[in-house]
Amino acid sequence: MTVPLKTRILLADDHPMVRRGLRMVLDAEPDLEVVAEAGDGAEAVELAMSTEVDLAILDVAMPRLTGLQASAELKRRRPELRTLMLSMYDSEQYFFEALKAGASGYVLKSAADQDLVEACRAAMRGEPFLYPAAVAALIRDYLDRASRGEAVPADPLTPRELEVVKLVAEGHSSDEIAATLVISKKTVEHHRSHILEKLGMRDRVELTRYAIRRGLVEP
Amino acid sequence: MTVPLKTRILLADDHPMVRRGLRMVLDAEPDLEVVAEAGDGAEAVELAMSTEVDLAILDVAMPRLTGLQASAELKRRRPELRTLMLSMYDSEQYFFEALKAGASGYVLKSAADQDLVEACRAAMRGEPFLYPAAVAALIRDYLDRASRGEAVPADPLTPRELEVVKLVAEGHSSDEIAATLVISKKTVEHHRSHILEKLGMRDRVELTRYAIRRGLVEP
DNA sequence: CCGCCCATGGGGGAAGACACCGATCTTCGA
DNA sequence: TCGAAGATCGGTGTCTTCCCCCATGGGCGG
Repeated sequence: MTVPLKTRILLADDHPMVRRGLRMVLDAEPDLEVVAEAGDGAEAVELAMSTEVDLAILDVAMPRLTGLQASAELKRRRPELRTLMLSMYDSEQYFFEALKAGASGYVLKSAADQDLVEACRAAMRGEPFLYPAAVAALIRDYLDRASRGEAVPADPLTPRELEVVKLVAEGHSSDEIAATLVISKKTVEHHRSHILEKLGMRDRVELTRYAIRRGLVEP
Repeated sequence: MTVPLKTRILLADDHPMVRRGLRMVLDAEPDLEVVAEAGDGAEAVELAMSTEVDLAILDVAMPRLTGLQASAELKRRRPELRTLMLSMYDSEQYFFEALKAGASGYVLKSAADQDLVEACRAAMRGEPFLYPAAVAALIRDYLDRASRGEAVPADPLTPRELEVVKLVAEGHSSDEIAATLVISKKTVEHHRSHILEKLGMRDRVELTRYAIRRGLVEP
């Protein structure tokens, strides 16, 4: 008898208990098989490069490298590898970032577990994107814009700005951040202002929640 | 043949995917059986009152009622029901709050899945507490203090202060909070100051992360 | 080459956050 | 009944945040 070819999956999430649960869900399917597990983004990249895997399922928020960063890195180094982003949050921004990072799907942890299984199959069939119902409208917008040749919404923040966001969300004052980055307090404040304007936020509290959602800092 | 009596478990977590994973882990054990699932704290309380369950596993951070609130409520209404707290964070404060809420165990999502199974069994055997290794020292402190008749560290914040924390972490200014709670701005600022002092924090950013860890607000 | 974005730096000022001081009133348990 | 704790409100003052304005230099694409 022939053994059906299973999709070999790399599962990356920083919570072993969650990982184990997802693994059981996936392994229960005849066509799916988890062959590797990673606890952070960097480990995920290493394992994906050294192991025979067809699909990487990455949690958005992970230590060292976030899922988005890991996905972008993997797309660069192994373009044929499919990736699925797994997220706690139904956020337009991450969704587009996931698209940009080359992910083949974006699945919410608040979705039914069967949705993840379907997302895996869709990704392996080469279907461009399986998405939660809540962001269906975003997809249409995206496709519209893409068909008109408009730019894909990129990460609105520059690398330097991301550093500032991280430090702000860790509770540091402008003075401390200036000292850390070895720039003037004025520059820090300029960055912070610019960031708030870009994101449509008004203060460090909203920015903190944004940083946590993005996995830039731990709560 | 006799059917061994299984521990009937209520599983409460706001992420269906996580819930499903935990369910598979638990149902794989011969002596454990998940008989009900809840997506928030209030639903968990309702189900625990209307269903024959022996043990409730509650995620700390859930909508409507947090796991800690739900546990306290259940202890009041069904003292014989055992509860296990499930948390993303290895925090001394929650740990003690879980104790105070009458939980029989505190398990981290970053622990191995088998730890959860062991925690279930320990809870049903009536053992006082199964704990992650990281908080073992805290347990000793706690037992020491308890044996000397000292007060169990309670929730440091009053109900009113919790309201303020929630609103602060949602990004509202003192003026807005004052308007919401129909008190003066001065009182809001007094509460906030008092909260920061109690928790040993310096500003709204740290307070925001605290509120998220406690499940008072969504990131 | 010129405009645009990024990163850097600064002045000034309004508003908010935060600390420290004071107070009254209620509730609740010892 | 007395004290402790919570909730309420006020003044004063300092520091930070946040928003305007400004400028310079480097890189990059049209």
